[in-house]
Amino acid sequence: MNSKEIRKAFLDFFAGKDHQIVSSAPMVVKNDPTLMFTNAGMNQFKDIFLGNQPAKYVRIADTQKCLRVSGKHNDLEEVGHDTYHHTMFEMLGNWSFGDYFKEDAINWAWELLHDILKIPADRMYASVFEGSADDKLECDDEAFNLWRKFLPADHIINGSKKDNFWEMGDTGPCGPCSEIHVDLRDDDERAKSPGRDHVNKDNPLVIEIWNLVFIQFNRKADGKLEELPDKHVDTGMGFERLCMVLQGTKSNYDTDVFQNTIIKIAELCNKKYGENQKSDIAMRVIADHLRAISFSIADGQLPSNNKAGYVIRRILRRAVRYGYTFLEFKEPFIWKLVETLKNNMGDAFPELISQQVMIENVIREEEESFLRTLETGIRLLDRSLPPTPSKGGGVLSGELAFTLYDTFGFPFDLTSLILREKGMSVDEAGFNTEMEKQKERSRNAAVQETEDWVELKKIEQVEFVGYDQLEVEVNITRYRKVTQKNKEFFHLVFDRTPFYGESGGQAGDSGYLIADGQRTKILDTHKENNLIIHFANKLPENPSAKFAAIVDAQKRKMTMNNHTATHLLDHALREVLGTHIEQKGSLVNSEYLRFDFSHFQKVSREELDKIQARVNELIRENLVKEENRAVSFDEAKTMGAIALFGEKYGDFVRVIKFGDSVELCGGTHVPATGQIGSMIITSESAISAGVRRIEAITSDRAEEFVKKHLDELSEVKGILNNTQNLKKSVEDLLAQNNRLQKQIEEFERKAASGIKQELKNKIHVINGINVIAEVIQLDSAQAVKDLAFQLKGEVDNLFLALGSVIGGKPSISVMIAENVVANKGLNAGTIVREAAKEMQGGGGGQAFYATAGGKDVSRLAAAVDKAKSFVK
RNA sequence: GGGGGAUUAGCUCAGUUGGCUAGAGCGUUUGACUGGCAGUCAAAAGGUCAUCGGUUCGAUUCCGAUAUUCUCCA
Repeated sequence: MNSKEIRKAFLDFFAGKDHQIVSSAPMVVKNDPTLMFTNAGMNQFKDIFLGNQPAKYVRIADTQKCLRVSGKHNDLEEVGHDTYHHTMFEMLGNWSFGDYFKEDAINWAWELLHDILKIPADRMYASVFEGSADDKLECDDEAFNLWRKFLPADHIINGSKKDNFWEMGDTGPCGPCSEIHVDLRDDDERAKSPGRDHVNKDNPLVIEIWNLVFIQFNRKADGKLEELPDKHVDTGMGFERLCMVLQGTKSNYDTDVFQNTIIKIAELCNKKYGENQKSDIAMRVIADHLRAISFSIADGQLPSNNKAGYVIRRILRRAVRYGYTFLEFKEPFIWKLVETLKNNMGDAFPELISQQVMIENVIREEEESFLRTLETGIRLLDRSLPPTPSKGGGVLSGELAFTLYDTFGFPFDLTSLILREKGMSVDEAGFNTEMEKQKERSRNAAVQETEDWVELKKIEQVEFVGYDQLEVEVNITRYRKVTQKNKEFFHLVFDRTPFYGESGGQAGDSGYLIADGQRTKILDTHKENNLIIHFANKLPENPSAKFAAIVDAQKRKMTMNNHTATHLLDHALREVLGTHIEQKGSLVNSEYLRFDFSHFQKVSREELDKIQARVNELIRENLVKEENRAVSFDEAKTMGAIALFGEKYGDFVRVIKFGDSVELCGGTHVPATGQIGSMIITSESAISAGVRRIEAITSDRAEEFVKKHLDELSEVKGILNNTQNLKKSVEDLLAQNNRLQKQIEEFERKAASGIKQELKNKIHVINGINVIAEVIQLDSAQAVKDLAFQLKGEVDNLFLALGSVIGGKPSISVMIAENVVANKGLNAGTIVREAAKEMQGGGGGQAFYATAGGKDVSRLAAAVDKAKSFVK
């Protein structure tokens, strides 16, 4: 079976067991502060497990794109070195939400693996939870007995809490789990030792392929377990591993999931896979990382310098690094592999097809930029090494290696590789110490203590009423205290709320609660999964009271103006630039709006003018908002809606329509576009390959902006006696200024040359040195300098000391011909410093030319005399 | 969110106890050589040293803030 058939077999099997097949959620997670990427199949159902949202179907199955870069078994730096770890992988899963439990889950797992996919029973092992004294839990006999129907007792293994008790986090839903392992070793190996001795022992050929989790408890912050009213099943089977088992290979990378890419890489670097351990690792790293990067970019997550974008950048750079070091790629190459990946996986994930060009461009740009970083790093490293390494090899300090890494992004392993080539080494322990310090700093800064929710009132789901109302009566349903950096504040959740929680690029609302005359300020509102969380710096005296919740209406109104303007801008962009425009990000708050979109060149001034004019036209048309809060996804598409990217959609979506602009959007909008007043584009810039950013302001801000500029203009006009043609007046003025400037220079030049002649006449010779020491009338440091250098060129054996008053302050310059410096041991720097003391100043410079300033103008002549006195 | 850097000519970058007439390479322009292309040589233009404030006789250089950007950690 090829991988496409395997995927299909899984989904078809569970569809046959009354499961609803749903599509994979985006790999990049929004609205969950604890998670940047989907790292398990259950992520998109988290709200159901947490009880924040009812389940739409009680049985679901899917394949989910996941990304893991850290965790107990998963360190990014290990990926590629073995044959079965990945950054991005597919997780096949089936779920029961309060429906079937252990029995069906185990029976079906067996049916699929053994009866349908024909994995031999003698190669399979199951593990069950052995119990835990800490948590007062017994062994999971139920699971054991279910497995006994299919497997002999010596193929069932008791697993510890570490392996067989699954927890979502420190707190939350959890329960025992049962893993299915497959022994893929050759028969002679299997004869030597039974497979059960290798389960969970990191043997690459005895692997876990499916984990069946039975969620039956909730872990509280104090560590205690509480039985859940509804029990759930959550399973996850590694797709790539399943392919390896069914295709009879010894490595995930030998399956058709990866081989096409690896063949392409081998072709590009002109090496064969399977001939050299180091280049094999590099090829695996690249084949793996290519998937992670491409899927992230397709999901709209571009590489950047923090958060999720930074993780993507790091993965990409790791791939480049391996290619650079072990496959001798010195030019961008990863982008060329996207085509192969698309051919391989585009069927199951069509976003790879529609986004191919985008993905290629972004990857190429990133590769180029990282190769530049490497070049800079190599230069810096070269410079910090001694020119000839001492015999027996020098050692580069860990601090220096860390600076290269931390500040300049130069990978540590490259540092040590380059040093090895030079017969040197690097202090790795020192490097690690520095790294620990850095981590410590970050941890301390990020530490946040979150207490348990205090639940006041049980509700099924929070109701958001802020589309229609800005003031409403609410109850607090739960609250918790959060402490960060010695500052404490509270998270409040209401039964219903007029406050918009930050999401979809729109900033959260602020405002206040009021009860019994007591006000509680709401500083900000965030959306966490399906909860709308209000941030307050104190808890109301009586949290159980009925509150009036009041949104800051002015701020909200400005935000709405900007949000609707964003839709109009999106629409205008498509009209003016073409329908290839796709949203890549958006920020809307009460101050301004920011819109990132795909477009492959700079938007010209003329195009911007057109776009802005079009938006303002739409504003003046006073288009009335047409809002539909429950449209099926398909219906919305036929309406021509633009799907805002990265949102997590239910089966029903909200559609916002202004004239021909139709978008899926959860944000708040003006009743009619006229309210926006006007929009002004304030900037257009590039944020990444193929992505441009437009920033704009609307309504009051736009008006202020125009007023400020008009005021400025009229002020300038006023200064120019209210000229009729401002542009010409300024041009004339500049031209005149230019002319005068030149005249002054000419004049100064003449004056200086006059002074120069005079000075030449005043030369007196002391011991063969031509000495000039005078106070002159020049008031520019530059002019004095020029004069001094000219005289040096024209008079041999010169000793020059010039006093002048510059900007009201006395200044002295000393110039000594180089040969005089050498022969007489004179130093202009020391002379000038001594001389400046006469006028309460100081100075310095080089041996042949130095300057000094002072405070006491009346002592200028004395200072010049002092300087002269050094000539003997 | 926290730490460390960077910002100097159109581009890539040098520039240390604070005073070096602020430089290099590439690019641009001009001239010479050649039958033309290309090239070689010569010369020139091009700088608010990111912005604002402070210390100082004097700041590209030191200090602080801001902006932009890179990088590492969370």
